[in-house]
Formats: sequence, C-alpha cells, structure tokens
Amino acid sequence: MKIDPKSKTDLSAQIAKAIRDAIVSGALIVDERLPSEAEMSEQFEVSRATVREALKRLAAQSLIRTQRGAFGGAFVNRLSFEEAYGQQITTSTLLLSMNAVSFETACEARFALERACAPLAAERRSADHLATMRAEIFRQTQPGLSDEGWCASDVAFHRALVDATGNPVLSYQLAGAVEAMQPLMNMITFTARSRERIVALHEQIADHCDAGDGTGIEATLGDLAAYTRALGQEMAAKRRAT
Amino acid sequence: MKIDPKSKTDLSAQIAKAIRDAIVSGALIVDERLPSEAEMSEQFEVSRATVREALKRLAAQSLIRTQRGAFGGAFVNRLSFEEAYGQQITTSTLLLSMNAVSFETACEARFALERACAPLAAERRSADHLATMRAEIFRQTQPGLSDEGWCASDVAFHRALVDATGNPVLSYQLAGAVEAMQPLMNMITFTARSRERIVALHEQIADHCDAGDGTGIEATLGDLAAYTRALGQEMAAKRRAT
DNA sequence: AATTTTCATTTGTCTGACGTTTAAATGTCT
DNA sequence: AGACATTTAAACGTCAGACAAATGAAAATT
Repeated sequence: MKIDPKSKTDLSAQIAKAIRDAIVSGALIVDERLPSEAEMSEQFEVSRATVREALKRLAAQSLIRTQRGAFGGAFVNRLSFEEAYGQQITTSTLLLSMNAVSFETACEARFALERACAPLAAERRSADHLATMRAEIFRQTQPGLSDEGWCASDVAFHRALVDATGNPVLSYQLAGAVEAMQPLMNMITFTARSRERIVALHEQIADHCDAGDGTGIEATLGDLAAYTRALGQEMAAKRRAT
Repeated sequence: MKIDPKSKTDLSAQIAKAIRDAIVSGALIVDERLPSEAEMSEQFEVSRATVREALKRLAAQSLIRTQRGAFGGAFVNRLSFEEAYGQQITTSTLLLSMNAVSFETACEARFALERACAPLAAERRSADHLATMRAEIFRQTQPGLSDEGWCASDVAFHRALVDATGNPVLSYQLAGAVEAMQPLMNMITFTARSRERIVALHEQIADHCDAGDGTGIEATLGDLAAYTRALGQEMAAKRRAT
C-alpha cells in the first residue's frame, strides 16, 4: 500500500482507496482487524486525523466497522444484503431526483425489471409470500388508507413479488428500482377510482402467482405499467394546464 | 438539524445523517454550497475535526464535493450516472464475494435481469449499439485473445445490449448485475470450444436484435443462461474431484 | 485596459491532549 | 479453587489550536 504525498488528490482519499483495494482484492478478509489508527498513521506517514478521515470514508460505504476500547479497532465488515439494499436505495433515489429522469423512463425501467422476476416468482412462490401479497391487497382496499400508506403498501406488495423469486441477488438489484420509484409515485394523487383499478390488477397478479402462471404475471404487469404510465401522463397534462 | 451529544452513535455519523437527510429531502439543492467547516462546527457545537469526518463520509457517497481556497467549500454534488454505476459495481462485487453467493444464484439473477431488456432493446436498437455488438463478437473470434480480454469483451457485449434499450435507469440498474459477475466468470477457464459456442449465441442475439425480434433475444439469452450454468456446474464438479 | 500583486477565505494536514469505552489482567474474598 | 470486584492498558472519539496550500476577488501597477 503506497501513498504519494505529492499527488493532487487528498491523502485521506488515497489511503481510503488503498485499503478499499486491499479489501476488494481479498488481501484483507472479512472480520480481519486493521492496524490501529496510530499504527496506520506511522505506516502511511500521515497524522492520525488523516487516517481517521480515510476510515470514515470506508465506514460510510459499510466496508469497515469500528469498535472502541481495548482490543477494539477497525474490522473489515461483511457487507450484508440489508446494508447493500439501503445504499442502493439512497443512491437510486438521489440519481432519479437529481437527474430529472422522466416518470416515463423510470416507470419503464421499473416494470421491465420487475417483469424479469415473473417466471421465477411463479415457479417458486411460497405460501408466505402469497400471504404477504394478499394482506397488502387487503390493506389497499381499506377506505381510510392515507396516500402514504397506500404507497408503502404498494411497495410492500411488489417487494413480496420480487422476494418470491427466492433469489437474494435479484431482490437486491430490484430493491433500488422499486423503492426509488416511491417518491415519484407519491407525486401522483391517487383517486379512489385509480386505486380500485390498481388493486384489481394486484389481485390478478396474486392469482397468477398462486396458479404458477408466469406468463400471466408478465401480462398483468404490462397492464399495470401501461396504466401507471397513463396516470403519469394525465398528471403531467394537468400540471401543464395550471 | 439537531444533534444529540449524549447519543450512543458517533457525532460525525449524526452530522453526516443530518446533512444527508437535508440533501435527500431537497432542503439542500444541487450545487448549493454548504456552510464552511468552521461555521458548521459552531452551528453543531462540535470541533472542526468532527465536522470534517462527517463531510468525508458524504464525499465517499459522492453526495458532496469539496473545493479549496476562497469561495471554496463543500457543494452538493449532482450524482451522475457514471458515479452511481461505479458505486453500484463495487457494492455488488463485494456483496457477491463476501456472502458466498453461488454461481447458480448470481447467474440466474443476471440473466433474468438481462432478459428484461430484450423487448426494449429489440424495439430501439440503434446502428451504434449493433456495431458495438458486432465488433465485440469479432474480437471474441480472435484466436490470441486472453481470458481477461475475453471476459472484458463479454461484458462489453452485454453492456451494449443493455444500453440498446436507450433507458439510462435500466442501464444503471443492470451495470451492477453484469459487471459484478465478472470475477465469478473469471473463475471459469474458457476452453476454445466453449468460446465458440458462446460466440455463436452472441451472434444469434445480434441477429435477433437486428431483426427487432425481442422474443428471439429472450430465447437465446435463455440458452446462454443454461449453457453458462452448465459450465459452472462442470467447473464445480471438477473442483470437487481434485 | 491589461496585467500583476495582494489578501482574505477555506480546505488539507499536523500536533498534542483528554475523555470514554472495553476487555483482559490482577487482586480479593469466600 | 472459584466467583466477584478492581485495576489497567489499549484503542477510539473528540477537542483546541496551529500552519500550509490553494484560490478567486479586489486592489495596485504598468
């Protein structure tokens, strides 16, 4: 691990990169303890503050965790699916909100990806996942449900569909797509009528899933995508009118 | 933005969270300048070092960028698709390598996601993307191509297919899936025969794409997935034997 | 008017210090 | 000997103050 003090980039960034590379390459393995901050500052010939800034960078990426006290220190963290979910969701959300991605584009991406789960979900769906889907549909029929509650339930329903594939990698990849859409979805004010329509489609999806009919799920997702896009266009038109 | 000095978590983590929330919520907009480190340390009633650690955390997530000198400071960063790609790829790669994800599972996820692009790619493919695909196929037929070169070309081919959808959100979501597979793919030593077989499938995909036949792309991707999985199992069997 | 110089501001880094946490080592009592 | 309390050393978390380097604006000069 070499550091170039004359480089234009920050020392803390260089040190973070060196350690990150060591982790990615496997030179540092999971749960291995890094040298103490004091040792590293000697090794890299920088101050402890600089080493700490580097470590904080890595901690922000969940690459390491730190523990205080004797025999504490920084340890290589086993990146869990939950942590990866979380990071992907914040990244995706920011990416969409900061780059003026159209509702159309985001919608297309989301349903295209979700459609990919259909065959696997139909094949492997468990009673548990089906029960979650049914429960969310039930919640969606409650008259008093707030807009926030509706959106959350919508996300939960689709998450159940994705999780039904039994493939954690797939779930992880789709978490960003589904959850990052929520803020955009929140912009649509759902009328009672549109909710009814969507619930009907959700029911169809659950039925197809129950029957192990992957093609049916794909078709209904297509309908749902078309309807959602129509709602989005309607909203855009309304906004232009005001 | 409130900070609790008595909380169990680090002050720098709390401050980072406060600023991150402000960015995500839109209270701080793109290119807006944050207060100087000195001002923040007064505002949060912590030392400058603590503020700096918080800022480094945010910089690691590409949420802010910093500039030195007068009228410099920390600015809210517009998260670009490139940066998001990069982050997703490192996260995905680590997730796969640290969680003992089976080749089978990763393969399934990858091809399921890629399959989702087929209809859109068939519909919108441009001459540019087709040319890239053909060029990569040509490179893959060169006898002297190293294993690394082969893998890189394979990734480039599939990236072209994904990019052919013309949907940057979709490209972003799939970047992780495709690129994170590379290290796993590298574990398979490609024989000349398997290369030949894969090139043939790539050619079929390019042809289907050319013809605008989305269903054909899906079918061939299915074949490719099956063949890749078979190679993986063969490799696993060989490893068990030794 | 164009160029150079000055200058204040801000980040990057260093030093040294102190508090807090933590687990191991030690000591004490039964 | 064994259970419990105490001490202690190691390590992180935070702080205060300092200096260097960069940088753009404003002032001075040609």
